[in-house]
Amino acid sequence: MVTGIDIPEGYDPKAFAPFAVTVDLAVFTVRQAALHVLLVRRGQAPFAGAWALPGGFVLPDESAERAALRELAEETGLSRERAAGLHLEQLRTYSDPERDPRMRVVSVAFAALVPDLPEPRGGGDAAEAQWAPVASAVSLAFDHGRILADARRRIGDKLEYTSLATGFCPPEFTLGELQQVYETVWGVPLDRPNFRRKVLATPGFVEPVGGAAPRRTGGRGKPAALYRAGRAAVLHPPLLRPAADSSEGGC
Amino acid sequence: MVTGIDIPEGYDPKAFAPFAVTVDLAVFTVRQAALHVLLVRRGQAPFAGAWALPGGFVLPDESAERAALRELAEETGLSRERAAGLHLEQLRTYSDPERDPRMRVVSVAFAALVPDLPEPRGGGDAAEAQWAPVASAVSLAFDHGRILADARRRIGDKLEYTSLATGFCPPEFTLGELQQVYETVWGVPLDRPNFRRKVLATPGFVEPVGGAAPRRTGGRGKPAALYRAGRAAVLHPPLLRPAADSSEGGC
DNA sequence: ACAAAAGTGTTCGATTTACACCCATGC
DNA sequence: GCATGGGTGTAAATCGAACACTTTTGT
Repeated sequence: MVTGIDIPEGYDPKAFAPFAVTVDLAVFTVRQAALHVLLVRRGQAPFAGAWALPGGFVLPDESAERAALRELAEETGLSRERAAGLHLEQLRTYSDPERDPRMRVVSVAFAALVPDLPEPRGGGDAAEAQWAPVASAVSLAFDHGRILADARRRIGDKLEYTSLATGFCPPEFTLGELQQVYETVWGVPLDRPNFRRKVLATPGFVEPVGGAAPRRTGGRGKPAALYRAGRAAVLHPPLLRPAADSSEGGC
Repeated sequence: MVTGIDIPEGYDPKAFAPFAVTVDLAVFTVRQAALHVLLVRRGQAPFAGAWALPGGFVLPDESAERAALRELAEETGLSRERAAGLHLEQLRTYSDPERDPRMRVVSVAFAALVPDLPEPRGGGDAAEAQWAPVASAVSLAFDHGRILADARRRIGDKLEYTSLATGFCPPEFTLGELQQVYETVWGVPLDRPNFRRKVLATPGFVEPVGGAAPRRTGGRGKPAALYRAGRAAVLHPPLLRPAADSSEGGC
């Protein structure tokens, strides 16, 4: 990185045109059997009036991770402590010189997972914010459409080999709820008996809640047992999604 | 990202302390049955004399990807065209405010894979450069030790479900060479017959070289058939590494 | 009683693993 | 001939998909 040794001659670091560094967040939740993402309405040009991913500048004395956490708390209205418990991971960095028409802006994108929260409102700035089904989130400001697509794919992939899915669930959840997360994100129905067995056979994925009333009744049907997220971050064995097959040969 | 709408009041983008943006490269190759990484010796403070990952500044009119490709070509001595054919992927961005003692530097890290090249020398700057076994690459400058560790893990993981391994091989290779790549990166021996079947059963992973002399004799032993990389980037089914087991329960 | 959701059991076929064995070449 | 690496075969164990069936609740 950095540093003298490989600076092309004639360049001085201090002389560089300044880069602005920002974070952009793709905050996902599952509600009403659909994957939703948090969007904010832009108030100024460029893209005034358009929807965009929440985000903001990285301050001079904070890391991108810290900036992302700060923004996450602001936009969701959660306390810093509660936000720190959410899943938040760096996606990748977008650095096309043309991505912002005003100046050179490099953006570190993050993906975050939250359980079904009351409403996006709460803290942060006065901007309009809302949960939107990802399917309906098209033509966002800047390159946010691409960021969202990348984030969505990454989340889907990581459901297979990590315990990410529990990040969409409340602290205690039923296996039915967990299965809904998978079905919603992947867009495919899963066999319930097999799903149950696989989850329970994966060490550290979920652990049963012991105690007084370890069951939840969601209206009709037999009350379900409650589970908590386990300590495992990666799943062995993985929970592979059904082959989208048709001999993709792909590239 | 960016932009007016969510700039904390009182801040003006132009007034921000400038960020320098750099790229750092973890360039891997397999030689002598060991995973090697390309290192350069630093000539100036800080960390003068220490080994570091190659890298450099992102220029005002290029993306991080372009900068990484430029650096890759410079450091390996390959032409821009040949370098463009190599596997080069963004890893993640490191942005700890303290990571460079001189000024605020945000670095976008990349991982690159090259076949066993003659020598690191060739083009680029006059800095000392060499291939070092990753096991012996400890205490690098800045946070490069961490970047290297992250890159190494990512490469190992991606061997399972992508055709990445062919990036370590020359244009035409034998299945024995491909297997060596897996064994070297994972550090485990694989069963040859089963490896062969799995690779051949994965559509688009490799394709046989037809033609006059489609075999290579590496000295002793039966000459092996030659293969080229196929078109598939992701492997269906994946080539899972043997369970490191001992009931990791892990986290 | 019936619908709805949770939970258990069982079967069948595909996949994986662990080997034994044959082939072609250099020394 | 023999060591070395390439390539094929196969039986046992394991895993996963599909689906029938029982249990417990609300209406």
